[in-house]
Amino acid sequence: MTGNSRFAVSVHILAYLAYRQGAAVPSAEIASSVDTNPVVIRRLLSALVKTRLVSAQKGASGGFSLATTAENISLRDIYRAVEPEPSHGLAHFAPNTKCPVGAKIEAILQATFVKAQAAMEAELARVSLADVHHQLRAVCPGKK
Amino acid sequence: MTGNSRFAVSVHILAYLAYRQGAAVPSAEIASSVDTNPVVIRRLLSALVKTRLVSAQKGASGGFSLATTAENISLRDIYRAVEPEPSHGLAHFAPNTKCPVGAKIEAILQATFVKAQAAMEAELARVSLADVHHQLRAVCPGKK
DNA sequence: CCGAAATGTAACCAATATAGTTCCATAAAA
DNA sequence: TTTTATGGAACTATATTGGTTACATTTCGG
Repeated sequence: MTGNSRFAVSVHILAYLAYRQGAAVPSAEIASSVDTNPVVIRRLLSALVKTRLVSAQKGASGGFSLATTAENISLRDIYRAVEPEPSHGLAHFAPNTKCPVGAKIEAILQATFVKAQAAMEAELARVSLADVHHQLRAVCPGKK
Repeated sequence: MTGNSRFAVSVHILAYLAYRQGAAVPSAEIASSVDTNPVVIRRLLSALVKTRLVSAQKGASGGFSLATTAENISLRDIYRAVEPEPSHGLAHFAPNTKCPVGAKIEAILQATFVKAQAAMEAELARVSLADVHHQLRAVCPGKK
């Protein structure tokens, strides 16, 4: 169970909401598509609602729907909504500051990691949920 | 203890070897700089030796040293040597293939993740161990 | 040639994260 | 008022990571 699948599942969730065209979709239906437990879905949706990518409607005939158009949502938005702050492996990294190398390596690494992370996120920013949606439609065009 | 620090520690290890200028450095000395157990260091060095970034010498007065110049080692080389194959969170991701969305989302995500990963590694490729070494020397120039 | 010092691994433990699950309070539509 | 849904707490199982001990093997140095 290594590496988290939060981001992958979250993209799946939003792609599903786009596919359902604004209907109020209950978490159980999404969970069926993702093949997991509705609570897992709601946990992720909680973060997506907080960042205003999704709106939630409680009560009977309630559910979730996109809060904006698929064009306005990038994969980077989704990534940032559901991924914890990247530690770059520095969380567990506490070198001996009495050693000249240990004293300064952390700051040097930090700067490099931030740049590498930014490059990755820039690539995610280039892909919108609409792009994902279009690729889905290209594969199964007959669906509602 | 989340997120692994293998990469950060490995860069530290190689920076330390560069700092020690070709001497045979025992794992215990490196462990002192990183402030961890020598076995942890040897585990990482095992991968670095296998990828020919480092050479090992057994026996008394043995130790580890760079197998090539610091200019010839990029942070991406180190990253690839010690990080497992990136799963992009797809390891745990097995959607319902009977759903039109679930059936195709995985392939779409995979392509995007590969591009994002490549962008990150390209950034790492731009930094050499020599760059790290020079930054260290700039901070503490008087050291051996 | 013998002992000290080192690598190379296996085995195990503790801490942590993730995903899955059960349960229940709350809210809202029908 | 009943049904259906979100929201969230609490618990469990599993995997990974880093740390640790232990030990076999190798090799230098006296």
